[in-house]
Amino acid sequence: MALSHAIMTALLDDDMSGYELAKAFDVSLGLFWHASHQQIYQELRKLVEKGLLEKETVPQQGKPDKIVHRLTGAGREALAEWVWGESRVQAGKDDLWVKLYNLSPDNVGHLAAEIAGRRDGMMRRLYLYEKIRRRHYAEPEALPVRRQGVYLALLAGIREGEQFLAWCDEALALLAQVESANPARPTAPRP
Amino acid sequence: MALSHAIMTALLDDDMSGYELAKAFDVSLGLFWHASHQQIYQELRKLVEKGLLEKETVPQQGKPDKIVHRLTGAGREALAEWVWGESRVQAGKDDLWVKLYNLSPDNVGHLAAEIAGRRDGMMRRLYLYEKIRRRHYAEPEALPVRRQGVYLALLAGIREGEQFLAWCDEALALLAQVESANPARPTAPRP
DNA sequence: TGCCAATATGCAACTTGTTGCATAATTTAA
DNA sequence: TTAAATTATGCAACAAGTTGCATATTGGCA
Repeated sequence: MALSHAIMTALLDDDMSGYELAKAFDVSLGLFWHASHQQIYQELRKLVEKGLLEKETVPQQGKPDKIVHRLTGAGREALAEWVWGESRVQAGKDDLWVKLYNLSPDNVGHLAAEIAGRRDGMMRRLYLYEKIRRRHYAEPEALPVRRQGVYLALLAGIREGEQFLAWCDEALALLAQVESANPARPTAPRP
Repeated sequence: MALSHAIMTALLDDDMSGYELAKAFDVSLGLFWHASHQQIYQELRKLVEKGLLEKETVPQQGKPDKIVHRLTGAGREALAEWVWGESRVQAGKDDLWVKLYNLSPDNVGHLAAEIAGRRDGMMRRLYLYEKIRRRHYAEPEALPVRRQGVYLALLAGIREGEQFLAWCDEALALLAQVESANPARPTAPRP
């Protein structure tokens, strides 16, 4: 399982609490590997049990205490070792592709709307990516080695997003044609 | 859950046994939604229980009997209805991105090799996609509506694959630079 | 003062997906 | 003729991931 390794990776630079990890995941590694806070808390517990992390309760003012987790030497070693293993790709699962297999004059409008929505969401994500890129990765070749790896992941996200936008436009064009050529039968329009 | 809907979608045109579904998944919908044969058998049982599929044992010569599954009217309705619901995207989970966050002079060679391997695999997949495209989707606008949807999914796969190849090349170029600029410390080379 | 939001952690039940094994018939190759 | 591969289905145990809830502290707003 790699969630544990994603968490350890996130802890390479900064010690964090579960709550902070969950937040960080939303804007960094989490763009490539999503996890809910429940999953993160469970995983943190297991990692502490295995001695790969150690935890420390840190009192805060104006907020409840937090439990900060730090990579141990064993954790760092295990992570470095893991990199050498075989990667597993878990293809993304997206209803949209399955739905497209069900395209019909009835639902072409709905599917076009869904794709338009996706396009919108991807625009926002790309905007975030570009902001990060400009701020932190303007000159990738001048970065320390590890940061160059992060840059490559970011670049993959950007490229994939741009490609997706282009596909959305193509798809919407074709669906518009389909729609005008095949008027939906007048069934009750769905909510 | 959408595996059930992926299965029903695969059964739109042809009645199939679990074994045949597992095979079909490897070369069609399964490129967008992978499932092991165990999952498929379990899901088929549930769908039959719900009355969305019906099964029939078909004796064969030279082979064991097979249990063919067919969409019922209720199944078709449920599927058409599902298309109108909200889509869930489950982002792909790929160790590679997490590993890139761990790039170091030690492992840059290993990661470059992994990326080269991925590039290779994607080439093969694109070759398959293109074969399908030429054979069945040469003139997309002349196809029946539902097939145009399938075409759009295929197109997304092709575009994504081409983008990935380009990224691999960029990444390999940058990693080669990193490697020559930062010779790995002479630790024992891994298997 | 009472309510909501943010911070912070966690349990319990459930669904989904994986791994490893078991079974059984028939064809093909050594 | 024995062994291996293919076709075909399935169980059981486990790991991973989701959903819904529970709890507690503090700050800000009305």
